Amino acid sequence: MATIKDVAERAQVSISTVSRVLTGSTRVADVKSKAVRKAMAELNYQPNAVARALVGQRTGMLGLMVNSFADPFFGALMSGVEREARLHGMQVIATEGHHDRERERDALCSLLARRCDALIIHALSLSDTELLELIGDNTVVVVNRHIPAIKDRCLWFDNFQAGYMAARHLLECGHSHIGWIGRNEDIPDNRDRFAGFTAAMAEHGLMLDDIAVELAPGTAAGGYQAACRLLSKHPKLSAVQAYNDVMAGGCLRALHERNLRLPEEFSVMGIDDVYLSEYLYPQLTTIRYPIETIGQRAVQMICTPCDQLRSLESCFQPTLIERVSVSQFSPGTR
Amino acid sequence: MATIKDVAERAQVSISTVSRVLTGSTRVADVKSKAVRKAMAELNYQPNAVARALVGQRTGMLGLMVNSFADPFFGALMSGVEREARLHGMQVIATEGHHDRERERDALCSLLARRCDALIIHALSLSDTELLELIGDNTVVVVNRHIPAIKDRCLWFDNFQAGYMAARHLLECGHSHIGWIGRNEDIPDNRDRFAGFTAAMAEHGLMLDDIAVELAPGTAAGGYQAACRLLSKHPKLSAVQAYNDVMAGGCLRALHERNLRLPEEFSVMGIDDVYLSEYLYPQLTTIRYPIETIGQRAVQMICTPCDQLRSLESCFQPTLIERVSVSQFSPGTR
DNA sequence: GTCGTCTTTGAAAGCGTTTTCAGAAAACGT
DNA sequence: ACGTTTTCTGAAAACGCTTTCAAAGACGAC
Repeated sequence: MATIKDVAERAQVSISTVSRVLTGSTRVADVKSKAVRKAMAELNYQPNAVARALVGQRTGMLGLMVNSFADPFFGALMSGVEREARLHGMQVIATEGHHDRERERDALCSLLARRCDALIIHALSLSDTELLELIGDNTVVVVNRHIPAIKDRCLWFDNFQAGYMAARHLLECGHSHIGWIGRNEDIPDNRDRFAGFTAAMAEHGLMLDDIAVELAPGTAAGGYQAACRLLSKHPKLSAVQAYNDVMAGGCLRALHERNLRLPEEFSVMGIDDVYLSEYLYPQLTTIRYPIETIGQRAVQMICTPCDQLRSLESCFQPTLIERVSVSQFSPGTR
Repeated sequence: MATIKDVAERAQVSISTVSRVLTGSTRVADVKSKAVRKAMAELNYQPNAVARALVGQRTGMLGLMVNSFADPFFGALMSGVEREARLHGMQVIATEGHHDRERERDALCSLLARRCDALIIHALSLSDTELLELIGDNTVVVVNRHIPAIKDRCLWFDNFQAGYMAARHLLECGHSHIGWIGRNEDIPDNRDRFAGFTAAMAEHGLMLDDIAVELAPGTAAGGYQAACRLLSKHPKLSAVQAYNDVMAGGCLRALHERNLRLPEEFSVMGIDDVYLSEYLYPQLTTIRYPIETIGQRAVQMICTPCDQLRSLESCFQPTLIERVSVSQFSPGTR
């Protein structure tokens, strides 16, 4: 691979001159400039980004940690980040945390050692304290999490409102026997969504004791199992609110197996509005989590001078996406 | 951020000595070694990977280009790559090609400029020649593509066999009026899968003219549109073979809209076996494309000494995944 | 006591850039 | 023609590390 020195020799100039035409920092005589460009083309020269990073104290790399690449939710996040990063000439370097403390720690350290200019972090297992300690005084944006100490470097989603809105929608459709399918892991998202859900229920006079709840792992299989338990224990249920679209997908399977006509006989709501939800049958009515936008915004926070940032919102609001899986309650249909 | 020099000063040794305890290359006296370690801990020192890369001519980075992060197919690929990469102490640096020649070219150049130790490439729009020219003599593995000139650096999937197997399965289930939903872009995958499909049909005496074919963009919406056209033009159809699971998903929607009972009245097959296919209703019978394994293998090809590699296969074979969306043909059900 | 062999160490070169500094050449004003 | 400014250029330092090289000690053998 040709170096700047090779180019300099071939063009009969000093390396300083080559560097100058490269960066365009200073005027160089036309004739020399041309010679340099010619030499670069002939040698197929590509400046070494590593060397540039070392001297410039800037790698142009954006570290990104997500839970799992294969999850559509994170796929959307990554897409949002990459698109915006490229706009700013930055390269994404990505890593998986896998909801595991050690993995998350390792992943973060690796990103840090590589001297990313900034980090975008979605961490599930590290505590606030650990996270803060690890990131030190690096530039970071924390996604889907609200850490008070670095509040203005966080972008999160109003999970409470999402849960509330979802329940409200079901209630407004006339459902009064509504089950909740949640995650058995005690993560804040789950807590908040459930809290929103119960708050809406309470407004309609439905107390916690009245609510059918089943918990399971946050996968389709988990949603399926929880739905099975829910249906056998609570025959009067006419609707289910799931923690997210993926669990709702599992829930739909359980309903299909029981040959229920959907949504006439049973309604299901998700949260997140991932890619998946359009493919489900019936297409899932859900609450939109604008994760791609959040990814974009995270990059903007990093690449935009501070003075323009204050105005941007850090807490993203849910919106209702009405598709097919929820219908008006009609007594006795089932 | 502390440098090796800071550590050296604090530990009262030369930077060479610090470097030596860092790399473990040479024995250093116990007392000094301890002092160095102490200083490193106190300063919370983390070696600068950029400097190391510059001097060592090795970045420890694995460049990965895929079409889109949000696509579950590539999510699986990326997961396979990352898992294996981490095992080998490499960091994935990822980029999207977006099925666009310029984007793919830019993305590749960016990866190359950053001096990745190796590249794993899934390129759709660049021609073989362009690709070869771009990669020069860098270490690469090309995924889902067979470039004769670098045959032993390619990992591909037997798309013909996949199409053949899919059709065979439908034929063996007794279907004789089978439609094909393909992509309207002329990409090799599409050609090969269709060729396999027609080959199987021919074995059963069904010639190209007998086959109902509709082409559309390779999305769920495309699959939906193609299915609608197919159904209205060919009332005798009892099964459809789609280019992939995503299009099959769209096709299922069209069938649901017509209130067909699936799979009793109509069978659908996909290809790929992405994440999605388990969520569809009915769960999709499909042909597995072991993309995650291919990702893993790609990394192994890069990180494993050449002598052990010859034995590994470059062409991956499809396997039939029987789920629910295909059933025995029963005349007159519909 | 002297020599040779190990072990441990620091100085210095080098990786491929950018940038500062100062000098040379050209352009300008008078 | 002469000083002054401006434009352009190359040498050299710096970025943070690894590695080579040679020197300094320690140790045992004779």
